[in-house]
Amino acid sequence: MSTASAENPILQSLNAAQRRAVTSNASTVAILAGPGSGKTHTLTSRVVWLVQQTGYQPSDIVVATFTVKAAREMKERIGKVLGPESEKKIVLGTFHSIARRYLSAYGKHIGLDSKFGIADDGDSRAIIQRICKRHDFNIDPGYARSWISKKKAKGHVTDAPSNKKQPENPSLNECYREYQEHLERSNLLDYDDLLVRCVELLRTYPACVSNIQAVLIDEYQDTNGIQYDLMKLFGQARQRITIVGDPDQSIYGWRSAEIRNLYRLLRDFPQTEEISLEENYRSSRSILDVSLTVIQQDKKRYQKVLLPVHTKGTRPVLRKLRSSAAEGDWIVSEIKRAVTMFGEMLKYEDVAILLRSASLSRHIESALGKAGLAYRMIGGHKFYERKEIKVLLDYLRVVNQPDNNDSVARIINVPRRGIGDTTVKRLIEEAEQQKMSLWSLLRKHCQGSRKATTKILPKMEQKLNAELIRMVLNLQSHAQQITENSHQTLINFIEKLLSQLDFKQYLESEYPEDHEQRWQNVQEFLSLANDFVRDSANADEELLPEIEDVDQAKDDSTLGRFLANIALASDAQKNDEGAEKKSVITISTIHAAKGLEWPIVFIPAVYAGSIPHSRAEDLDEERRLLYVAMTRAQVLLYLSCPLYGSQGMSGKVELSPFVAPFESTAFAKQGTSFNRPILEAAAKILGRDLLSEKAIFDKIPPMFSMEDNLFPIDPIDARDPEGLGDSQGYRSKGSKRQRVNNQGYGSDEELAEERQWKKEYSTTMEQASSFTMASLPGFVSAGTHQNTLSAAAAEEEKAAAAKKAIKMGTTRRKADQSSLLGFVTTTSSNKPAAPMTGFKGPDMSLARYQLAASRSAARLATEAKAPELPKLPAVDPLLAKHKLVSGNALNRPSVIKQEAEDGSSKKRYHCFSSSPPRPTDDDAKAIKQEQVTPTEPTPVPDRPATSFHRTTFVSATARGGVRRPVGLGPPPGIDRVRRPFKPLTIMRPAKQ
DNA sequence: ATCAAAGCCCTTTTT
DNA sequence: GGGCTTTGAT
Repeated sequence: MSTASAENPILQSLNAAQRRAVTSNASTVAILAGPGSGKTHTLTSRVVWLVQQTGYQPSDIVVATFTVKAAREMKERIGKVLGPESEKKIVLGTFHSIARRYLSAYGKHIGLDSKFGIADDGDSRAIIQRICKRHDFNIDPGYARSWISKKKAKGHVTDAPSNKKQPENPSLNECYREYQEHLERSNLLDYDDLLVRCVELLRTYPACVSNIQAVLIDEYQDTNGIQYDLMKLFGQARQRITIVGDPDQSIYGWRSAEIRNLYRLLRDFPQTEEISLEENYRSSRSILDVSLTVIQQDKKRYQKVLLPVHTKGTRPVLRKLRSSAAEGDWIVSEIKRAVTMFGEMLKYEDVAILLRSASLSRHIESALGKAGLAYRMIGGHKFYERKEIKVLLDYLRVVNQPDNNDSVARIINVPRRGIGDTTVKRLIEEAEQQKMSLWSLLRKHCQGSRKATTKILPKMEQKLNAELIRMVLNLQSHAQQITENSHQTLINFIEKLLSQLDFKQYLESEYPEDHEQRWQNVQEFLSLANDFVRDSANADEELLPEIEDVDQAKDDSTLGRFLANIALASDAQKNDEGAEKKSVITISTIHAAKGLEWPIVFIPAVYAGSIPHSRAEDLDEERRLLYVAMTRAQVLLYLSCPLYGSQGMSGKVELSPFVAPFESTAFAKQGTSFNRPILEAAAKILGRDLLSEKAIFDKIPPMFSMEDNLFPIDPIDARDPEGLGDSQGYRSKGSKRQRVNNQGYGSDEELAEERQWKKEYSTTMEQASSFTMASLPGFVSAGTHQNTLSAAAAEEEKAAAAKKAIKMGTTRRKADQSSLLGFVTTTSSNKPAAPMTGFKGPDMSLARYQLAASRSAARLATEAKAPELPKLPAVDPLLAKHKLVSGNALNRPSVIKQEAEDGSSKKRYHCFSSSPPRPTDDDAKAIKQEQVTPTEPTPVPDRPATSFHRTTFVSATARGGVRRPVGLGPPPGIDRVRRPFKPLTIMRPAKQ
């Protein structure tokens, strides 16, 4: 076996530690792995290994992940190696979706109606709110909700001597009870219930998991108590469990994730083999170093080794801007600068902007909108939460489950039927008082069999209700005919709903402003439904394996599964196969970015109150959050911070305490100069090809500012020390630029676009790109030069000491030492971790570069006469003309790279990368289209659903870039109470 | 008394 | 966008 395994192609893409993890024969394996160490790759490979080498049936393996995205990705990766048949059979998904599958198949064993629906957040909140109001409980409904959730998520914790403390408001318990009762009456499970009930199922009826050979858990540090129980129960037959996690990336404590679960695992399974993955293949060394200095401020964390395999790269930047608006503009300018200066090596899709909270996106979105750059938003407001979509969903839910009071309540008056809020509220109260559903109350009332005590104005209402009721009944009978074998019916069904509601017209009258956009969203919804039908038809992923003597229910309706799928998918995900990939910038919350990577990462709003968030309870978790965000970056990392709130917000913004101590030592004050060595280093890290200097240079537009010099480095200036002056102060007004001929940009069309782009450029960056020395290509202002030089000198000085300090900051131990105890260092090295060493100053190639640049500038200057151009939406000519040099879109580090050259098969294991998809061939058209008309409709049937947020995008541009002048300035007070730390010292329990 | 629209506040993170 | 209150219309 060992010889066979040595040749196994799976293993070739693994380093020693990863290989040990993949091939371990131990029944319980705990893999501890820092960011970028190939966690998911390792877990995926282990699944493959278990199937191919150990001979487990795919259907006997359970893989649980934390997010939908991670599940999807892992599925894809496994499918690539094992083939679609096995991919389908493996029970793989988020904890919640797996639990849902088991409950719908076996729920009857615990007395659960298998047609249960899922109560989403809004439902839960509405129910609890009503309960609180009804009883005049003196509780904040939000608090009650999270209290209940926490209670459920805890699971069967046996370690704590759980003293029956009841210091809480007793009404909480009452609220809990009633809430639960209500859910039950409506046959709903909330998110936590899915897990709770599944635990109950697996406990009372272990037979349904008697086939399970192996259980694998991703992102283990984010599991909570109930998920731990679930994990054990899934594995109860053979107790073969593999977990992968990183305590430093635990960012879901607020959702009751317990780092302690790691400890629990070791206690419950003393034979666990521990393996740590220590090489980081993702990021440049300086990014890693800075990230470590941040995370090492937490003296109580598990210390662990993280070895960079890449070169130093460029120093991360911490940039201060005057306002958040300036911050957005600066980000745009840096994105353009990087994309341009890297030639064609980096594209917009290589850029991510990561935010602590989704609401911070406003300024970013408007800056991008102003610049005409397309983006997509992950996290934050969701597609399914848009009003027009939510209404449709509620209709579907009512058809599927008429007893869902909340859904009924939301649709009663939605095409206006003259029934106001107060009436609806009364009706729902009456129904709940009578312990009957709102729906049956309405039906009875309309049939006249039982008069509602709430008065409903006789004529209008009764008639309209009959209309509503008849429609729903009609749809219900239609819904029953929806089956798997006829693809179209779900679509037809929704279309029928749309026409019966006269939905298009409804939107037109209700939203005269943006009904087109909303109708567009409806079309997208249809296309999502289409995707769902297609996917579930050819991959019956829902089906659990048949187990002898165990029967499962299969009466799951298509509609029901569709709705469940939506409830469990945090957002509409694009599901395009082979469709043109779009080169767009990604904006994401940090939480949603976990597990992903991008060559360029921006982290705006790094101020106290944003991160750490002013309402955060656990400061360490906030720090870990920043760490997670920083470690997403591969080559360029930018943090930034606005110094003033945009609306006379009192006071200055404080830089986040997580970075303030190293502000000057660890970070560069402004974006790097992209000289040749820097570009080459980046190319090496990414494993991509770099254009020649000349090729890059030839494409740099005239007047392009090659340095990060369009915004003051220190935005506090003497004239306006408070920064309260004009919000546009960073721009010089009305400086007219001279224009330059467009040389060689092909067709007229492209020419036009090029102009637009140029024009746009001048709006964003007018200040310094007017004719000043500083901005002329080829000239470096004295100040800049001075900065570079002195920085370089300082670096040099520090370098030696830094090196040493880094060495000491990490625990010394052999790379393949496996004990978890290795993570517990005895002490915290008291000195703030090592200062970073950045790139060493200017060198010959920079000089050459600059010489070339200045020559060209001179040439251009003589040609410069063209008049100012009209203002139009922008497109980047580089992108429009884009051609990828080679097909090398794979960007795994060189370590893994060699063996894939066998060329025989397209299955290259090293493409197990979590970076966003990247077009592999020239796709200029698609890109262009995306840039120019991001909102352009495409015919429904073919168009893959995307999560591109059209509405947001459009509103950002349509109103001249600013949606609302809301400042993202600092929230008022930052009064955080330090919560007691979790006992982080991990000690292996003494073996009995 | 009820409904509807308009103006005001606030907005952590996600299954 | 949602929740809240105020104001005007029915």
